[in-house]
Parts: sequence; structure tokens; C-alpha cells
Amino acid sequence: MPKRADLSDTFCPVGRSAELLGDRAVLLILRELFFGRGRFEAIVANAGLGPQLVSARLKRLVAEGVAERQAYQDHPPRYEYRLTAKGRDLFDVLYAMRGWAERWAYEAGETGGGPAMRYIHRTCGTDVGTATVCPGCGEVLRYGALKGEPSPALRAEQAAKASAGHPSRRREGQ
Amino acid sequence: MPKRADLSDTFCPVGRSAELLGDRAVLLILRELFFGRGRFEAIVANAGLGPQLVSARLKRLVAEGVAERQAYQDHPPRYEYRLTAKGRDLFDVLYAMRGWAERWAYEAGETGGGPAMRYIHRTCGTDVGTATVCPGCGEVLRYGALKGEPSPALRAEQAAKASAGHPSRRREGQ
DNA sequence: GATAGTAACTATGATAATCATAGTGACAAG
DNA sequence: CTTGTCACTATGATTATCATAGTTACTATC
Repeated sequence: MPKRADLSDTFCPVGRSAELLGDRAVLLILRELFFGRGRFEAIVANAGLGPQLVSARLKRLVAEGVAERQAYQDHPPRYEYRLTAKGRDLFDVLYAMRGWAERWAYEAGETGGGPAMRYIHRTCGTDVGTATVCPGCGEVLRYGALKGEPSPALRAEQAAKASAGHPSRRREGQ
Repeated sequence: MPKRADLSDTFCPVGRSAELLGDRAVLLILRELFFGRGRFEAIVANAGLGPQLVSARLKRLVAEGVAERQAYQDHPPRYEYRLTAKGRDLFDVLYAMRGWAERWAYEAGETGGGPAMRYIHRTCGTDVGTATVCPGCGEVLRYGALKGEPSPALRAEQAAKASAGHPSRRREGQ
């Protein structure tokens, strides 16, 4: 693509965030970070993206102040990525995306009855469904107060992806 | 780009919506549709995208059931696009994006003091800021109950874009 | 009734982002 | 001293995107 018009100086707030969020890879990487998976290889495996793309997008996320790179050991220097406050504040966006998909993007029964990902309000134990306000206690939902529970099907899919990168980086094509 | 892995059959809801929403053009076109601008030329002008891209994305949005194409006159047949219920339900996502941008994406004073786009709760008249629940009456905010008011700067920007496409499709390069 | 305008697109070629695959450097473990 | 792990970078083929121009069909103006 030729250099597309930059939207980071529009006055429209949707335009500004579209510049960052209007990108499949960014969204998937953010998902991984919200899941607590900050290691490079884990992101590559779970997001299903090439390492080069992940590398480029992580740099962008760090440059934007949405994520930060932190060493978790020296001697082999190893880094992981985590969300900053600015990044954590994107939870509403991802949560809204998940809510929409749960309501519209699955065939009946495809998830085995319930949602693909359940969210439980920690403070009162209620399953919040896709609401923005807890149907049990009426509190406004926020990132820290929610516990995500993937359905069996989703859990299996994640496990398959995570292990696919392990066995000494298999070299059989296909 | 080579054919990237399709995510519409993942079990992860964020992955599924990322397949549609992880695209700058889709987000910008949705913004226009939420603004009530459904005419092709208006979308091209205001979103700042080429007609070919807009054409392709509108087809996708229609195919996904998010938008629909409706004739608003015959004899020259003319069509406009509008959101379906499934599309209108994406409001939460766009609203969350705007909220994040209002909080993080502007330099101090860049918008002239207030937010770039104000939202007023129709039922009680309160300026809701970037909240998901009305700070005035406590009601959960939804698309129909909100009235958007662009700031003077944003309004000027939109007017400039809308008129740029008019004068008989100017042909001076630049 | 010829010219100009409006609206919704489609056609074309240059440019650049993305993918799959392989490779690198630094260290640890067997 | 070979194998393994982790966080990346390098390469080349493929394809989406952009800018620009063209098409079709009808209306409005001169």
C-alpha cells in the first residue's frame, strides 16, 4: 500500500483510534496481552501471526505508549510485553467487540450452549453475559473486576495453538 | 498480502470480530454510517478513502449483514447504505474507541478545552463525557438515546472534507 | 439538443504491507 | 558439544491499497 493518509491528526476521535485499532494484528496482540500472555513466542503462536509482524506491531504499541517492554530475566536477556494504563484502558473496546461477536457471530449451538467466553464479576460472582453493567449488583464493569472463563471448545483451541510451537519447532511442512 | 488465516471460525469472539473490525476502512465507513451519511460519494469524501476501497468494503459489510443497500430513488437508480440491527449493535465498539481516544489521544488543549465530540443523553440532557452509564440519570447508554455534537474544530474539518468533493470533481492535481 | 453536472461505481498501474520460511545470537541443559 | 529455548531479523513471492482516470445513466441548464 502506498502511504495512506495519516489519521492521527484528525479531530475525530474514532479516526484517531482507528489508526491504531484498525489493524487485525494489533487487535490480536492486544487480546493476548489482556490474556496475560506477554512473551513473544506465545503471542506469535496464539495470535497465529508471523514473528516479523508481531515484532513490528509490538514496536508500534510500545511507541504509542500502549504496551511496555520489560526484562523478566538477564543472562539470556529475555523480555516480555505488558499493557500500560493507556493500554489497559482499551479493555472497553475489546470487551465491546467480544460482546458483539457473542451476540451475532456464532451459529446457534456452535459454542455448546453458552458464550464462547464467560465473564464473572469477581466482587459478586455474577455471570455478566455481554452487559456493560453487572446484572447482579449494578456496578459498572471494569477490567480488573472481571474473570474470563473460556468455554471448553475455546480452551482446547488455545491449547492446540500453544503446543504447536513447542516440539522443537517442527520442520515437517504442513 | 497473501491470504491470511481466516479467523471467522475461531472460537475466540475477539478474533471473530477482529476479522471484520481490524480494518481501518471498515471502521471509518462504519463511523460515516453511524453519522447517518449513507451515500457513496459522501462516504468517499468524508472517510478520505478511494472509491474502490469503499466499494469493496461496503460489499463486505452488506455480505456480513452489518449494512444494507437501499434505493432512495429510481430513474437514475441511486442507492444508499444504512446499518442493520446487527450493524447498529456495533455502536458500543465505536463508542468505546471514541472514549479511549478522547481520554488519551489528544494533546492538552488541542480540542479547545472539551472533548472533540460531545454526547448528550437525550432523555435527561446530561453531557455523558466518555461514560457508559449516564452520570446524570444512571441509565445505560445506547445508540438511539445519544445525540452527538462535534466541536467547532471537528465540524470545520468535516465541512472541508464534504466540500472538497463537490466543485465538479476538480481536476487540478494536488 | 449539446454541454455540463451528479451519483455510483469500475479499471489500471505503482507501491508497499503481509505471509511463509529460514536464519541469527546468546545462553542453558543434557 | 549437540540439542533446545527465546526473541527476534532477513528474504522473496504474493496481494491489498492508493491515486487517478474512466464509465454509465440520467437530469438540469444554456
